[in-house]
Amino acid sequence: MAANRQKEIALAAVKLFEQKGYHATSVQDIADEVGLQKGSLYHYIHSKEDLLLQIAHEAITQFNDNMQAVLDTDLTAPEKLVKAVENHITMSVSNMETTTVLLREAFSLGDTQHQVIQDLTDKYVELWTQILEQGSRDGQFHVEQPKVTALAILGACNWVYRWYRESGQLSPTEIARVFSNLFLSGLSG
Amino acid sequence: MAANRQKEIALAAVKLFEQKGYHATSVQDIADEVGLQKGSLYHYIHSKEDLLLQIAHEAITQFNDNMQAVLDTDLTAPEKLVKAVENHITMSVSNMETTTVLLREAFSLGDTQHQVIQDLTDKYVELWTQILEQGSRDGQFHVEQPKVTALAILGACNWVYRWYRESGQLSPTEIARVFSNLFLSGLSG
Amino acid sequence: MAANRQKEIALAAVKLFEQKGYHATSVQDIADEVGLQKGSLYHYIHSKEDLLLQIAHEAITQFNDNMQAVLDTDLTAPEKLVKAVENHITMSVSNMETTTVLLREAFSLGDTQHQVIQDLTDKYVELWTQILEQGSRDGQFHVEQPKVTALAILGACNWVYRWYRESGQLSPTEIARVFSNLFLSGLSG
Amino acid sequence: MAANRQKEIALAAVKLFEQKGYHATSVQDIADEVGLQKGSLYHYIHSKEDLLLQIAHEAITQFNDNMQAVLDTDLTAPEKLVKAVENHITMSVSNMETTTVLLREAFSLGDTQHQVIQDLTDKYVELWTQILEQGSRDGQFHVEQPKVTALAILGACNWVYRWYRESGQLSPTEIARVFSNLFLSGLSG
DNA sequence: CATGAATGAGCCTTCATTCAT
DNA sequence: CATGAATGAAGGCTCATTCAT
Repeated sequence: MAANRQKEIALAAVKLFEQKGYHATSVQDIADEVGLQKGSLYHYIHSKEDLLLQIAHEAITQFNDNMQAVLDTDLTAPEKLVKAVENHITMSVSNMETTTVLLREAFSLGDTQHQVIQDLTDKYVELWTQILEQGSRDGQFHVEQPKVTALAILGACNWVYRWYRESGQLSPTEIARVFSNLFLSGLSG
Repeated sequence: MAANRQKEIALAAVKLFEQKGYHATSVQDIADEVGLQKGSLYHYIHSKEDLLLQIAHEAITQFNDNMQAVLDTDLTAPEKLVKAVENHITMSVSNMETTTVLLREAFSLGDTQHQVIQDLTDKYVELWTQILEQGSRDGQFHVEQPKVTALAILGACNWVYRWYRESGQLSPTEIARVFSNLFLSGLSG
Repeated sequence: MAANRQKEIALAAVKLFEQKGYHATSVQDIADEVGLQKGSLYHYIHSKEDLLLQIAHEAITQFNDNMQAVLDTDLTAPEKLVKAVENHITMSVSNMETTTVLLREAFSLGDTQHQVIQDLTDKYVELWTQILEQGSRDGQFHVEQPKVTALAILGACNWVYRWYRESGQLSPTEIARVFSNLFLSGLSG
Repeated sequence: MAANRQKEIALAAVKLFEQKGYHATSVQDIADEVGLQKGSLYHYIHSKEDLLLQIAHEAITQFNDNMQAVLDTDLTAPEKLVKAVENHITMSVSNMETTTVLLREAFSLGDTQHQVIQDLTDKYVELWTQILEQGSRDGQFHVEQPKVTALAILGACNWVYRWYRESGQLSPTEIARVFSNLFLSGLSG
């Protein structure tokens, strides 16, 4: 019943938001995609903006949950970092549309709603930072600026949605390994 | 002739596009900002989209030019990388509005116009890649995947506009050094 | 059958029409008020407009019935007038919501339906006029224009719903006496 | 230029609001009436509601101004009352559409905007009350409840828009005289 | 060069009503 | 009797762009 349609609508929205962007996607477009009248959509959504918020919220929450799971293990910091990078890139790529909407379109939210996403994003950065801090405590990482370093690593990972193509030579896992190597050993290593 | 006005309009547009986003900025907003009437703007611009294109074009061109200048030196690859990172971050930060518009709003361009920016962006990636390849050739870098590695580094740098605040603890130069250290020596270094 | 439900719905509608106005009240609002779904309402009503018509019809009918009852007595004209004024004001105030809907919202009816109410309203005016004519015949009133005079008196009474507040100093009965005095003796009296 | 169109639009709106009611009048209707596109109207108005507010505001202001002018004379209270009644009815009738919109549609305004009109209306009642109070002080009126009495008189006058027809037998001035007689001398007088 | 009136397409959203289940 | 999904028309409003003056 409703739940199916709701999912269907969210999927249609993600697809269109990714393809055309949030602003260039009309409610009509979404309705057409699911085979409903424009007005009928409003049985399932509060507003177009709310649809975007839900999509972005679910996406960033999943990133956060996955990251928390990594932190909850008793792996070493380098192991956690490798895992985190792999998780992030794998998730990004296998939910490319959602990730793109999260990273590219969330800014289109109104201030209040955008802040919700921003807060969760800040949390995500914080989790990455914790790995670096653990590594620093354990003497395995030399990090003077864990926060900024985390932002560098996360930035690299978040940029993947901008250039990854399925047709590329490397699999997500391979890309993750290249990234991990870079972060762990550097170019000179 | 009124090259001044044209510049003034572009500056107003950059400011507004950065603050509110391209779609949320109306031509009226821009006109208000420069003290003209909406209609009068069209003596100076072809269209709102064209304005965005020009802004993005100028921005990416400047990044490219700067990068080319680095490549044209006879510094070693590590030295070039350090320079490139510093240039990129310094430029990003000192032209924050423009950089934000380039990186966040260019997608709002129509396909044809977006491709213009995309091509220049691809070129930019290529230039970064060349540094890595030089380092590889010279035996100073261990890079198996120069293109992907370049994308990692560039991604990290391009993400800066998302979190940099003037009120932060580190100056752009210091941030650049943290980044360079990470890329050259890695966390374990 | 569900005459209860029908009454309940009418009461909900009156309340909402009075509070928000007919147009600003949605069928959903009414459904919410009675704890049904929008669609279920239509087992009890023909249309939103019909609901309004019924409310207004019942209201004006009650005014008319009450007035007829006064006319059917063998009171003198002045006595009848006093009684009519008191009845009208008392009824207005004790059914404030209904009266408000009748007097303020009936115009929202379509032409045909509005005419139904208008005819009953004209009848009501006619009944008031009869009192004045009786008084004129009996030599107790000096009225040259019974119809217009009736409209003056009725206007004064119909306006009460606009300003009466329960928190006011005068009771409906007291207000009615002030009104009657004015109509019978005038300011100079 | 603008001023003409603005007036023209206001006139069209008044006409349509009176004929069909505020809610039943669409912006399209108004645009059609003045021969403009729907969107073009917004060069001249802020919103449909604002249009209504302006109309109502101008109407009640004119009533107030006229009343104030009467109060500023040094006529006796009865003379002032006669003048006030005549002014009110004459104005009502000669600006029937505007008066109708003021008295029938102002409730459609949002709370804030409605309050603006309500405040001015309260002021109007106050001015009528002052006449009665003057008459009371001067010993020409016997009024125990000047406020309620004023509301009775004003109610009678405000009701005129509901029944007056140009085709009727009495001119506005004659109607005013019937009303004044009633208020001054009463039916028994 | 500047204006501002006008366009016309499009946008998001609401809503009374119907109907299969 | 009750639901709630679906409709489809309409509504108010915004906006990039054009053009006569």
